[in-house]
Amino acid sequence: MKKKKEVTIYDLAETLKYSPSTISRALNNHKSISQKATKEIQATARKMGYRPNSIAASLRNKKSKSIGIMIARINRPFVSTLISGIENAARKAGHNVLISQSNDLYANEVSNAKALYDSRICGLIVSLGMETKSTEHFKPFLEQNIPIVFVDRVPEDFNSYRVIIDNYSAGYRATKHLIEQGCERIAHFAGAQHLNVYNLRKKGYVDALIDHGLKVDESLIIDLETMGFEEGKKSTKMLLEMDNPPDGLFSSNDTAAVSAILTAKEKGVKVPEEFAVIGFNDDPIASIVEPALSTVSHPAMKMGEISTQRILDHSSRNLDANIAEITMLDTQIIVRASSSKKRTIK
Amino acid sequence: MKKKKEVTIYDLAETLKYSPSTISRALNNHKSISQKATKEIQATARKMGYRPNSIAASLRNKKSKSIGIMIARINRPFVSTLISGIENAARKAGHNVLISQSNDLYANEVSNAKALYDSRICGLIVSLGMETKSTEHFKPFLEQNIPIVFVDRVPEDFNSYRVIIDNYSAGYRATKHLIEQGCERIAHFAGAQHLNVYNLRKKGYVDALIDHGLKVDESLIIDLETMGFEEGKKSTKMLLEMDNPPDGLFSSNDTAAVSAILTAKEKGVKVPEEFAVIGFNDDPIASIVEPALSTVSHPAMKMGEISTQRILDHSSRNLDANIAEITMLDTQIIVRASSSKKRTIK
DNA sequence: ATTGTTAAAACAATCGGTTGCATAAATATA
DNA sequence: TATATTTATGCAACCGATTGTTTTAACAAT
Repeated sequence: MKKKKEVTIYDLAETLKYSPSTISRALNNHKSISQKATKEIQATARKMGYRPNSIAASLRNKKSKSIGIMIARINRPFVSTLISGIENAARKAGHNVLISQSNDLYANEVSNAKALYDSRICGLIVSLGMETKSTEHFKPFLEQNIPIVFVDRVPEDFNSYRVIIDNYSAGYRATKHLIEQGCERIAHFAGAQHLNVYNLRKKGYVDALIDHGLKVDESLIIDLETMGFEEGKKSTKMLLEMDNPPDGLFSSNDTAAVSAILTAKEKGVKVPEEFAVIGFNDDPIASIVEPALSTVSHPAMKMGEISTQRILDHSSRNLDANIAEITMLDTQIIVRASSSKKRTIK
Repeated sequence: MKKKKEVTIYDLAETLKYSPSTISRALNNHKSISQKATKEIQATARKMGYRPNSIAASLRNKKSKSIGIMIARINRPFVSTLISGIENAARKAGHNVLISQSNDLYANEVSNAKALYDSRICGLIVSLGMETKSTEHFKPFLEQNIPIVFVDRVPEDFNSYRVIIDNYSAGYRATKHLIEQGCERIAHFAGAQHLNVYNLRKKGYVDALIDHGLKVDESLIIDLETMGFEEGKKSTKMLLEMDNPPDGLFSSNDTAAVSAILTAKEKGVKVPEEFAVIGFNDDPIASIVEPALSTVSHPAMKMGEISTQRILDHSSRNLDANIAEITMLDTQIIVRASSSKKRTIK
């Protein structure tokens, strides 16, 4: 219970007969301190087991070296990989990473924003939750010139950094791929339409159909609420039991796509011959399901790294958080067996 | 670029003609402040947009309300679910969560420990990396009476909180399950043996064989280094090409188990009839592979919540971090098709 | 010897809450 | 009315590092 006393710059000052300010500067390799003193001070600091108190520094600087993250749920492949990328980049730069999850509840998102704000984070990385429609709770950050980077699921009415993929193009290309495989009635599992990622993928899907002379049939477009397994199953059943069932499906995530494959197989519908499927995300389950799921891959890790970089740059270059800078990354259509009607896949 | 000035207790003090100490106490609902004053102060604080500066409080209290996490990699199903549990519980108690990943490198683990220590976290939750054999770097925490909770992958020579599952029993029961299904030559994918989780599962496996009168054949026990997909594939090939191949496999994780199933199928070996497989973790891929993988499930979310609780209790009850308190949780054998030689599964 | 110039280090205020102790005011007791 | 007791508030030090502004010392130039 007796705690070992921490060594502070004052202890060093007393031991070495220097003032605390000299100690502080020496430890930070400030040029106005002589070589000799700097060396001596750093050596003694090491010997005495000095550990800088970053909290004290943060108080004085009015800013901590912590990057906050707000996401809906940590335990999803895309999100945890994103965080992994953020953490790697942040740690390398000597920054901490604070995480908070909203569990897709708007109220949590608001209170988490408050908590992170109060922690004086130096930047915030956000991927919006399902419920989020307002962005009021992010304003205090901008008022303090704390940079916000929205990743993947971004708001449309909020001016700040964005790191995204081209969802429209990805949706277009995924659909086009199915068309090229010979599909003529392609269904679509769309997510909540107030979220950019889902409405853009849908737009891409619609435009691809139109551009290739296919009819857009509203009854084949299903706005799933959660994009979960059970929901996917139910909707797939519904689709396959139609009088004129679809021969292809573009699902806006892999979970629902995989559930569609399994459901189709259960019903004796052949994938991909009678029902070709392509998903989105390239989750681990995509490679495991049989037939393996074609999908669109995100550079999740990279998105995390870039987001972090935006924040670090912002701080070091003293930029204005109110300017918008958008980074759009490439996606890749990954063709596997679930959509390969024509060619055989490696 | 002009930042809005933050409201401090001094601003409130001036506005309300109270001393800063009264303001501070009122905001914390201290009993020695009158009802009237407390109400008035809190109302004005809200009106003026006061936001507490938790860094200042941390400095004074010599402790932040942050819980540190050290794990090898965030983007693994078990780990991200664990973190999710930690975050939920911590947030509910008004604490922040700081994460750090070592990417399974010991050097990173050491430097991350330093960084978290310097952030004055109020507690640390750790799941060890593959490379970690020494625990020196955790000592500074105990010297400051900062509680450490080891989860899942725990060291054997370090006295502190532990939240674990009964790996021995789980390994024993998983193996016993295969035996009950009629397997007589059961192989085992064991992980790095200096880690408790892997060596205990192996012990359970060995003892189950012995207790049921089966021979322990060392050539059927393979210590995989990374327990990854490719490694699992290679080892499965090797096993199935033996003169006297195994008819069952207990893999210490799901990744290698799934890879074994796929490899067996590729080679025309029937699962489970000729080769029954059981894994460990209940990752999402386990339910997707065909035949679906039997496995052992961890209460990952709960482990996170309990770990957090240990830390909160420690702080609030002012306990001694040097005492060991072990929480052992139940695991569950989940029987699916990959091991069901006899009975049919729901 | 005097002044100017530069380098090195010290001084002191500051960041924003927290808390033991002192003091003042209000109420109770004798 | 005087004193004891309780209740409410203020004072001031403190947490540990940072930094603009002196101050001191050393050396060079005149």
